[in-house]
Amino acid sequence: MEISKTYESGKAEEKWYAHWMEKGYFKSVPDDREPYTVVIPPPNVTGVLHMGHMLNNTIQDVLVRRARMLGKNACWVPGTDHASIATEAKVVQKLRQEGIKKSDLTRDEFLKHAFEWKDKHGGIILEQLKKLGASCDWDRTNFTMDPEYSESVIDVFIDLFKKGKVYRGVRMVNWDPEALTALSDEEVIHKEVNSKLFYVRYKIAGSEDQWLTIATTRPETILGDTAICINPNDERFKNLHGKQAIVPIANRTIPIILDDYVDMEFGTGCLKVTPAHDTNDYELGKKHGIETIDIFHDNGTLNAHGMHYDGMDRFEVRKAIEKELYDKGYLVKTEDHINKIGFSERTNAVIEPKLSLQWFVDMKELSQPALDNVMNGNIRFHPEKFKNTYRHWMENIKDWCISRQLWWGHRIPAWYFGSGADEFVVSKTLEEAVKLATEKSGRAISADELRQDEDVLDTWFSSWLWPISVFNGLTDPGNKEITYYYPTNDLVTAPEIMFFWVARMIIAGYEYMDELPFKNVYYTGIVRDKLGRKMSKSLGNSPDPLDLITQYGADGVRMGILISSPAGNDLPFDSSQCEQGRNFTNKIWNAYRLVSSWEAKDIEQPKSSVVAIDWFESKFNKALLEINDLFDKFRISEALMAIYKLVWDDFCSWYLEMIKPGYEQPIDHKTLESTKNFFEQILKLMHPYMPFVSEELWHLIRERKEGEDIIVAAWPTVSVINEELLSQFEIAEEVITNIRNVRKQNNIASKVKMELLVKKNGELNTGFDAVIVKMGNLSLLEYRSEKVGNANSFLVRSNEYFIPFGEAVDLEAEQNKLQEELDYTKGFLVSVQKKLQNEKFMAGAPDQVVAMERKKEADALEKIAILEEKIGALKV
RNA sequence: GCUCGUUUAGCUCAGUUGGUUAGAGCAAUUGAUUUACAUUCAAUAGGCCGUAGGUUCGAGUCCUACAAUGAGCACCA
Repeated sequence: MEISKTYESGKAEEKWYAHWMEKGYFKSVPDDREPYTVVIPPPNVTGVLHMGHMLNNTIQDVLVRRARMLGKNACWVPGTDHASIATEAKVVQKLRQEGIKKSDLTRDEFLKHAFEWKDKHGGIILEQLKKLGASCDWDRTNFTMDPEYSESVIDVFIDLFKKGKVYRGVRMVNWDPEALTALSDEEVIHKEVNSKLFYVRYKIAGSEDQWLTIATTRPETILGDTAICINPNDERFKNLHGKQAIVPIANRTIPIILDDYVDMEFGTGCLKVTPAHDTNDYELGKKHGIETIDIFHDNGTLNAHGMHYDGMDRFEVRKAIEKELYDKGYLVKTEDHINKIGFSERTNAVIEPKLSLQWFVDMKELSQPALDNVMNGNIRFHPEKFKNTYRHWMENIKDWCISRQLWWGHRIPAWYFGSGADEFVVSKTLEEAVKLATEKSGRAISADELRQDEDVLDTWFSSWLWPISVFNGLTDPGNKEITYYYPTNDLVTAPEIMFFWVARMIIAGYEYMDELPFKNVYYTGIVRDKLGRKMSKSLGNSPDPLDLITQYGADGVRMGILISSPAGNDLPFDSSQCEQGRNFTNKIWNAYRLVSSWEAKDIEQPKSSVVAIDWFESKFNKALLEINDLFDKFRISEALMAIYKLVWDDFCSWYLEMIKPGYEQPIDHKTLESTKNFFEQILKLMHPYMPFVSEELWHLIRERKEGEDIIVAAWPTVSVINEELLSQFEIAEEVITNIRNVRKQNNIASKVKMELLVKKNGELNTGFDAVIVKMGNLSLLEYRSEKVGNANSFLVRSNEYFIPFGEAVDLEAEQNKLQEELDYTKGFLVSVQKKLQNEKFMAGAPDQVVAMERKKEADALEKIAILEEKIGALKV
């Protein structure tokens, strides 16, 4: 059968993914094996696959596939989260295009549209993961708004309410005027922007022409001013103590208050106080009992307090009021100013601090075990440096605003029976609410009188239960699955969501399972383009992952992503890395073509093959030991590099060349059999990274019975490592490299056979001679007791090698080469001798180190003697 | 502003408790090729280990300061 010259990824990928699915290899059910559990960081239902997902999920798949081969019961749970704000925005936008306004729909009608949208688009990303080869147990696919999952979210809300950890209160929240909802602090991104500082003068009440000047970045909030604040120690303004000022335009008289919060250095030293629209002003207002005037509608336009600006957008008003202030002589000057402004993570709208009644989680006590167990190493972070960031956040944790003024999500199970702040109950069902409300109010309350809270919960308030609720650990506590799979093993995620998600999962884990949710957290970096910019849809600098897969094959892309992706560091991505990956799949494919072309006959096994097999066995085992260790340390990309070198350099470039029979010559049975065994072993090591090509070749290299697939083959175990043999090979390798150099320097074609004569000065094992003859294409390898004249020569570990000159030879070049080596060795000797002559070194260094230096000295001296002799000989 | 990282070859990174004159992959350069693979092979070159001090017999590694850079947190209108 003619085998294609290159590996054809597309066909193999389709075939083997279907095969794995059909055989149910991704499926996991509890049994008596050790479980290995990973829960996917659930992507948004609105999302499409991007490079960040590719990186993240490739790593998870590598871990899961290796665990499966290690004989563990591997379970990778996939799923999506409902992404309240993003999804609701998408659905609203889609409806708008169809001419439907959200405000014209009832809640139920809207949710019907939203679920339709979710069913149609919500699974796209999971389908795309299949193309990558992700070995998730798809039967376990979860969604944060699945009925049972939702139940657990509501239960947790009620439970925390009962424990007094969830409360309702008026607070200054981050208001997103576009999404019309409150946000948690974590959802606000502060960015530096160029703005203006407006200097505005306020008349002192009761004076004819006395003024004070404030500086503000937000002149539109002047209409909401209810005080002016100055520092009591500010000598400049002693005359203002006890006075009042008149707000421009509004003509309202407001008090001048004293507080050392005011920085005398900044601006003018006079601060206007707008308690409704600034967090610090709010605190000041509370402290001094100042009136609060809210001048904004929820959508960021001004309300009736905005007077003639009623209905106009806040940024329009800023421009208009600047003009009005100027025209009326209030505006003293404006200055350019850089400050930081909060933006909504989801809608990018400028956040408006706003007073409102919201639900909060009291985090202080809840978070304590989550902090302790990361710091003491019960939960391990990779890389460890993220522990610092984590600790910093956890030690300064604030209460979590969990209500969102949206419809898409888990509706808050609070029921109101009056307008008083305390006239509500929290319960799972309406019936229960009726009962509780009746008890609480002391009067009979009917179902009709109860209004359920309109708001839904923050999406993270559901995803923090992910490792528990995907196994129904809360709705069906102690069930077989949660007992078996929880705690999960490894979580792979981005550092960006350490607080949003990781910290909160740990909190929920300890609160509800009394145990950690996962043992290891592996933080991936950000995927960046060549210019170092984060890859993003808005920049358009991200390649389409599916195009990459078509172009380079899933295996090639997987390798391209992982080859330069150390944990926690950013991944500077370039598609040339995928090219390297594709080349690697092709390399192993062609190695197979070579092996498959050999015909085995009953012939004697060459000596070179015997030694090659012994050597590779040790080499393989040594590499395996290292690779296992790298995996244990989560050094995923270094493990890949070690596998890459083992396969390409050691197996293909050295081993196969050593045992390769002559052109169209047969091979002996023993060598072929060993080679096929080695081939199987390296395919196994490759499998977690390159599942498709390894499965394809696994089936080509030998006939397989039903169920003998590499995906479930046993990961190799470490056996013999003959260090002595490995170091002998290193000598042989050096000899062969030297022979190649002689050829190159003298322009001797590699097919021309040469002679090699050796003068043995020290210990030399001849075990690899047959290999040297073969790899060096020698006609002769002989030992001599005397130097050989008229020859190219080189030195390996104090033994001298001679290749007799065939014809013309560059004597000068030969001499230069020797001189260079001599200079280096002399320099080396000096540095060693310096140490040995240093009394302090001799006194301070351990014996072992001194002995090593002595040996170095002796070796260098011997080498120098030989080199000098050789140079002398050449000159004659 | 505070906290924590990072800084080693053109690029991306290793470099263990301080102990050979610092390594890898990619890129570069030179050469090879009717024999598994030009998606190949062989070889070569490339480093004041961010800067300045200090500790030590000995520092890429430990300490101090500074610089550059990144992340997190907090923000002054």
